[in-house]
Amino acid sequence: MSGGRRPSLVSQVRTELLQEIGDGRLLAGDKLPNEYELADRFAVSRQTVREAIQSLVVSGHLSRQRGTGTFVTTAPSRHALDTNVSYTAMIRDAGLEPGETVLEVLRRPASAAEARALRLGSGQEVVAVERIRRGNDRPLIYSRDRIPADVLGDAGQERLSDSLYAMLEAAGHRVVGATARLLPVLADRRLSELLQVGEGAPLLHIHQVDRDTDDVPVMESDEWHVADAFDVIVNRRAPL
Amino acid sequence: MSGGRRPSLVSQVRTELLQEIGDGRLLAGDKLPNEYELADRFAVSRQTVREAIQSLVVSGHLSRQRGTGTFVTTAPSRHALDTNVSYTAMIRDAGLEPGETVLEVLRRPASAAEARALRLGSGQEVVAVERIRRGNDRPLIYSRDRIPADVLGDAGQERLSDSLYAMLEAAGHRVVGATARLLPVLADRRLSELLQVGEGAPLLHIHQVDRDTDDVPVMESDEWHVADAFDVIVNRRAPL
DNA sequence: GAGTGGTCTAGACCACCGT
DNA sequence: CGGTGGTCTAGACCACTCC
Repeated sequence: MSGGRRPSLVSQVRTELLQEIGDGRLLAGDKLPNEYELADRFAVSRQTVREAIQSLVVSGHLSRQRGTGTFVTTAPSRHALDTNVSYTAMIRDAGLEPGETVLEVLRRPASAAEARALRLGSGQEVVAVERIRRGNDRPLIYSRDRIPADVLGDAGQERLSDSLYAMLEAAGHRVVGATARLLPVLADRRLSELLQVGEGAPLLHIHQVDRDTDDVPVMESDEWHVADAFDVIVNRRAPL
Repeated sequence: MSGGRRPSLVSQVRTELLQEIGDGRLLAGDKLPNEYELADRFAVSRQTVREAIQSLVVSGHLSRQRGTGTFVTTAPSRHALDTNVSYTAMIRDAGLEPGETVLEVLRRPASAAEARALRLGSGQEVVAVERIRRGNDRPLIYSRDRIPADVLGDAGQERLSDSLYAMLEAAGHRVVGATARLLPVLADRRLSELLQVGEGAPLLHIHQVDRDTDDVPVMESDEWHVADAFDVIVNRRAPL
């Protein structure tokens, strides 16, 4: 009756190891017990331990060396661009107090470019949101987001106090991935006023399309970041 | 006697599925046979099929929906910043002919900042390389790379005709990951001359540290990219 | 309820690293 | 050589989606 599903064993082992890394029981460079011992300790199969470790390797917390052991890596960037789709979270992780000013919320027919990016038929509508995101009250990002009206459903014209990602998730479209194109640009008059920087100041323009669990595009965004607002970090890896 | 190790079954299944996606036997949106059928077809266990599929989900080629099936996604960006550590490859993938001009190769003691980033002791030396990377003969990137002399070993003062990544791999330090910090900047006089753009033109500055399989930092780089040189794409994903 | 992917096990053998 | 991670299997049961 009471909801609450049991987390998987893999996830339990992962969480426990993550805690040991987080609270200093395991330090960077430390060697983990071997997989058989860990399986014993957690009373699970070796396969289960391996999956937990694998997920921590992917997220950059551990590295494995065949024939040698598993080791704790130097902590990866938690607020990296590649592993986080929410700027609110990134601003907070950077140690700043996130805030925002909504400039405009508008429901209108999609442009040709939007229809292409969001795979919409002609005449379909989008909800367009224009915002200034702030960190410690300083303007950091000017953003224009467009979400198909169909995707939001009933939640269409509600308040935007929560993040757009929360709204999308509530509408049954959890965002799990996005493709971003990054481009350095100069602030024109309008951007310089919105972001309170000089005209010609360097900005980072990011054009992004977010996708949900079904790989359906659910939001298109254009953002302009103030240069030194917060570090934009990308974790890179060699192709498989 | 003849070397050639057999690729793992997982990798064989992965490769076969990738080919079917690549040559159009499987198109975006298509549903794959279920895991039991695939296991049958490839004469492997379901677990093996699952691992192959999992790796294609991570690389963005497939998406799984519990209770429904596994589907081919729209092709992910193959020359994305997050899944490729070589710019030569990225320039080539962007459809341009890569070229380079080496401005300087120098062996010198590491600076304090370099020693910190590369975890070097005092007095240790680095090999510093300054280059202009080109696409179709047009300057795209000005880069300064520093590699600890110890890491290169004998290959230290060889020619640089191959990529630095190839040199590192030959020296037993295959680069498998990197952390990059991106920052929009304006071209100063020197950069404008090197990259043949106007002074004050927007550039993307990337500071990067590459790591090998043992999570050891093996190269520190600073790069300045011409704004519209080629698209800088980042695939983003929600945290685990 | 039928079909699908998600989790988990116990056991086996292989490949690589260091001594 | 012993210890480690890497691969693979056969089978079981669970949870979700859709009809």
